[in-house]
Amino acid sequence: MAYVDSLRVFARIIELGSITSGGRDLRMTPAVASKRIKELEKHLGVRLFNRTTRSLTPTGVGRVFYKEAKKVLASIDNAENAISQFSDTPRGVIRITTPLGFGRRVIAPLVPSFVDKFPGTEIRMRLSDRKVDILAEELDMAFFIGTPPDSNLKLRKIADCKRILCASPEYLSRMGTPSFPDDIIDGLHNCLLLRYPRSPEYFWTVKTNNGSQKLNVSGKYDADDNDVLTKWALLGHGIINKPHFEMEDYIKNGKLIEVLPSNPPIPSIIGCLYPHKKLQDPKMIYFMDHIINNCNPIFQFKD
Amino acid sequence: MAYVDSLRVFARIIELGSITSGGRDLRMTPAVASKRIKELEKHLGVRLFNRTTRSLTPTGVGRVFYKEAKKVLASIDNAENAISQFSDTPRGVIRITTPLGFGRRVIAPLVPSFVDKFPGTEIRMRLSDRKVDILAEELDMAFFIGTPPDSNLKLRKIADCKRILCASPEYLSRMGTPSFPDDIIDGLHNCLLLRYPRSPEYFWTVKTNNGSQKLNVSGKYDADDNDVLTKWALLGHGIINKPHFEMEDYIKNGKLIEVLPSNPPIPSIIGCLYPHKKLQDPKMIYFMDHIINNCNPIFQFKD
DNA sequence: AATACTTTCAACAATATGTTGAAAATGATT
DNA sequence: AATCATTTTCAACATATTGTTGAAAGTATT
Repeated sequence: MAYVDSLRVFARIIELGSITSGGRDLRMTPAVASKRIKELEKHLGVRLFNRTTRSLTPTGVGRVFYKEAKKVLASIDNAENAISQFSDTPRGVIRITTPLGFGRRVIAPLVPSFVDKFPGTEIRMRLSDRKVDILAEELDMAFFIGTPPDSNLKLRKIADCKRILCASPEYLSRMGTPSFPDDIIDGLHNCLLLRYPRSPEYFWTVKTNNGSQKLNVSGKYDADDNDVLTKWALLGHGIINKPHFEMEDYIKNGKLIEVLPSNPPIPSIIGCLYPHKKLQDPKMIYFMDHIINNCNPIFQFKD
Repeated sequence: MAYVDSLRVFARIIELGSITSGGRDLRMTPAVASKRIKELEKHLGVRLFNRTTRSLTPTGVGRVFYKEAKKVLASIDNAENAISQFSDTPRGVIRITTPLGFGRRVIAPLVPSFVDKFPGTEIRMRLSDRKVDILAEELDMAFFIGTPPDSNLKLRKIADCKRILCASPEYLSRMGTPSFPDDIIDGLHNCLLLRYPRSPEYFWTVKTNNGSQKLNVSGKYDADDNDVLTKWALLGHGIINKPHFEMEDYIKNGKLIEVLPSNPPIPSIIGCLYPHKKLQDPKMIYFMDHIINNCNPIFQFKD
């Protein structure tokens, strides 16, 4: 019996609330997922779900078994991870999360070559500009751009990331081109900010002749998706503060113009966070190495 | 993939030291056990054993994975036990150990009817007169006759067990029939004792007019198997101190004669030991109930 | 060198698993 | 109330996996 598989679907079904979607998440047809649950129920001799065709709720036993099943699955993961530390080649699935722009432009292009190089591996990417809790979401590593959040995770720095303030020519001619940092604070310009629940208070820090200066910027709208901000900027709605490598093309073809070129934002750090205990797992190291060794041509700016 | 099965054989193979015996222990042919290990190794991408046809030693990884595999298996047991507490009918395998005579005469006859009554169950009996560590050997319950060993196990008393001293007529006519308790101490008679490594110092306690008396008995040979003792007694080699129900037939047909009938040994307790945490598991309660409710006709003496 | 035992293999048989399309059920919508 | 869109489940079939058997190969022990 594919007992472990059954436990996996079972857990997923509880988490996603339906047999169909739980099954889909593990790439099995509803029929199979359904059969798996029936097998499990038969094996255990109890009913795990109360189900109608339109609703599915776990029974009391189901809820208890879910907790236990998660422990079983965790201990299996554990066992297999213990193994992969012995093997010198990386193996297993790597679940990563990255910011949208960075993920799309830097990580995603490097994924296929990694999996090709190490056939025992699989990558699951989750792209999001929101802060994700990699422990709660059972991820292996989180890439980030910005200031490293302090947490009990291990950090590996990948590169410094030059940032740039920019806006569309149309916006600048309409609203005026700022000459000094102070020209964009206190709502004088519409600064497009990334914001999500519990995002830190926002200010931009720019270089000046005598060090750096914190700018209290604000804008009339925000979003939790960097691509939305970029679109807004391109449409002439405001100023954005973005990694240089993402804006490069727009600057070159004149869609966007650098703002305050003598006062660029201080660079942020591109890095990767992961739980301590995964440090010995070769897949982790190999994947980070792969990213670090191959992302330079994409940044090509190394200041 | 029968992943869990693979883990089980793997663990058993490590414990028993060979693929053949590990497989046999789980009722699979050597060919299957071998295939299972190969699957596991392929799945994990590491070699678990160094093997020649005549010797099998786990690799370093193998030893590590063994520890992890045991944890996985334990968590599976845990999960399933959590379930069986919800089910009102007993389910699962019950691993018991009993003394030889008691097991053969009392427990064994009641096993088939139990399994018939509760089709979800299986019984694994281990018969031995030696002291067994039920936690180390991963057993569910241990029946015993005698004084309850003090341990951190829970005890359920099943019955008092009348004991009897007896010897063959031939022995008694040759060596003389003792009239008083003092006649059998200090090596005056060959008392056949059950002894095994770390068995307690031995004495027999008999009833007297004014309470009880400890008798310092000894014999020229002993064994760790009660049936051997019985055979010796039948062949006229000495006096034994045994549960009444086991000797009944021999007394009736004259093969053995009760010794010191007015000073019988104090009764010992028949009971059952089990780990606390298994208390809620219905299979445990049901099995003990079944034994207790059905063993009386076998004892039929209830004094 | 012969023996006895263990592991492994190949070929086959028996089981189990996954797929597909359709049916049944139900909550939402008209 | 009737229809609709979903979801679960079923039956029949194709596919894959697992178990069996008997034989072969290898190796400590005698």
